[in-house]
Amino acid sequence: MIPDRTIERLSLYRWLLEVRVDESTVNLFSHQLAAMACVTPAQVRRDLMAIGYSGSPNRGYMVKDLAKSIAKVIDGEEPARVALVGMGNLGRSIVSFLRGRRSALQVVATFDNDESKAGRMISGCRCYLQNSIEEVIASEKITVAILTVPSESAQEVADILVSAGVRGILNYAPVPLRLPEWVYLENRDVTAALEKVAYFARNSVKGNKL
Amino acid sequence: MIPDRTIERLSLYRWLLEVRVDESTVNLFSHQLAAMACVTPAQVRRDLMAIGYSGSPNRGYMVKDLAKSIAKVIDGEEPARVALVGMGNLGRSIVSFLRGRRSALQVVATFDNDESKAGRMISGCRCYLQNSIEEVIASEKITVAILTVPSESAQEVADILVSAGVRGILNYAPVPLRLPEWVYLENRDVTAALEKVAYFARNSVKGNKL
DNA sequence: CTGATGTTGTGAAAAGTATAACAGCGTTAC
DNA sequence: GTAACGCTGTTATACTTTTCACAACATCAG
Repeated sequence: MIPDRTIERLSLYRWLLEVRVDESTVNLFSHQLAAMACVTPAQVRRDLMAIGYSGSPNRGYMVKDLAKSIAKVIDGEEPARVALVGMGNLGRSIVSFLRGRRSALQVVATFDNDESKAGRMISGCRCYLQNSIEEVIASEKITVAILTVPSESAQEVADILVSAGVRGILNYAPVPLRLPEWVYLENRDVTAALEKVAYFARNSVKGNKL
Repeated sequence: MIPDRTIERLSLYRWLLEVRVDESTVNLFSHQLAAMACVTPAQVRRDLMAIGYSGSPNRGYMVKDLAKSIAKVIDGEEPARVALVGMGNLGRSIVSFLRGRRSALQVVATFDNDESKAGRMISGCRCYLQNSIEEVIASEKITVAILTVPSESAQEVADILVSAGVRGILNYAPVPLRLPEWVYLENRDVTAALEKVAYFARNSVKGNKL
């Protein structure tokens, strides 16, 4: 079982390999990748060990090959089918951002309570009425959901999503959801994040020169 | 020095105390708070130990008092002055979400490259042209910034922010920023988060019944 | 008063995570 | 050929974070 943090870094490594590495570079060393990702070389080597990828001494890692190996682990066999509930400003910006960004992450349905949105294509994705969640999730075989609804309805919607078959939720509502332990939950509460940043901006040890 | 994770939980505890605890409840036990926050009671007690708060045996914690103690640590002496750069869909939704949510987090300026936005009030906050970042950050004594600009300009904007005095950045651009170590950075890359959720939704050990 | 109950605070153990250290091995220089 | 170099893979070490376990204590019943 690959730990949480390692997956995050692998995702970053892949991004770096795809976007930040020059097309002409065919191989690179752990210390180079480490520098780009702002981690130690040992960390990189250990992370790659976790996915069973091996480089060669004095050659390092084959860029394309490594990217492919990471993709195999992170993306799995087939694309993840994703739904987003709550097409407010935030929801729309996420959908349009995600659009065509990564083929392994397919946003195949969105939901909203607003009848004027339902039935239309918004940000390039079909928008359904929120009361059809259960049905659509099941028929579209959706396993991952993004929650951008108001806090009041977050728990309720989450329950429906889970009972319809969703196994992972990315929650933007500032509410701690209560879910079965076999559903993976990632919270993205803005207030909490900002409070944390503000706290450490104030209390960083090094730069206490203010 | 209070660790990262503890700050996150403290933030959550306060929220729970303010929003989820009945007005009539004057004291509560670690196991109650733990249940609401989905952590162990021991974790709660240790977290509170970190901020030097003490309850009493057989009474637990005084709700109001505890909330105040947490606030003292997280919010600090005076409100954090925050700026947001990049008033696209995402930026606007964050600003309006944050508006009046927490008095210790004051979004006092926003920035955008679009001349039609500059000078106006958007989502209840003054929007400046992006080329005046340095000046405004300094004059408004802003120490925390939220970055919702396109990836291409993220690093450049971050550099300006830091040189103008920003000490903490909440970065929504899907780019790993290179910053001085005394600047606290929190990344909120949607793609990375969703990849992680999709991975664990697929590979959760318990619910492997598919 | 005394004993039973149920809580906190905290030292100690455990689990989880990151770093260091080094053997082994291609590659290169000579 | 062979010695030197610099990298990887992996084991060992250090560090961080969480959980366990229990003494100390307040309350209440009798």
